Amino acid sequence: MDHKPTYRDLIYEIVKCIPSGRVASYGQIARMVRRCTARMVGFAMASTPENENIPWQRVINSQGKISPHGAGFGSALQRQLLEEEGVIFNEENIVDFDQFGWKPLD
DNA sequence: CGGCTGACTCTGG
DNA sequence: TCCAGAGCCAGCC
Repeated sequence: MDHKPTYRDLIYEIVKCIPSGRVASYGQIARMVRRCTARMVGFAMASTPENENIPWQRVINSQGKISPHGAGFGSALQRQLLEEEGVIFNEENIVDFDQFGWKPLD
């Protein structure tokens, strides 16, 4: 916490604001933080400390799908966690943003 | 101090 | 409609 908060920390704060059962896209987060791009959001998610309670699972790509981050099973876990929260995936493994898309006003 | 990398997004063909 | 390439910026080596 600290004296030198990086953009990653700002992204974490926003991600932690996402309520359960809701999802947001990388671009959505990136646009909330100035000077931040979608890639940085993904990189920040990759560095999410397990100590913190960051719902990184609620962050997906603009297509409403989960991106394969390395091994692959990680995305499977992410999808399971979202389903536990009530998020529904269709046959294409896509989440309907119109239903589960998070909005700052929500 | 310089260069490479990354869980993305957008536009063109 | 699907595939491919370029852009973006902070963090790390």
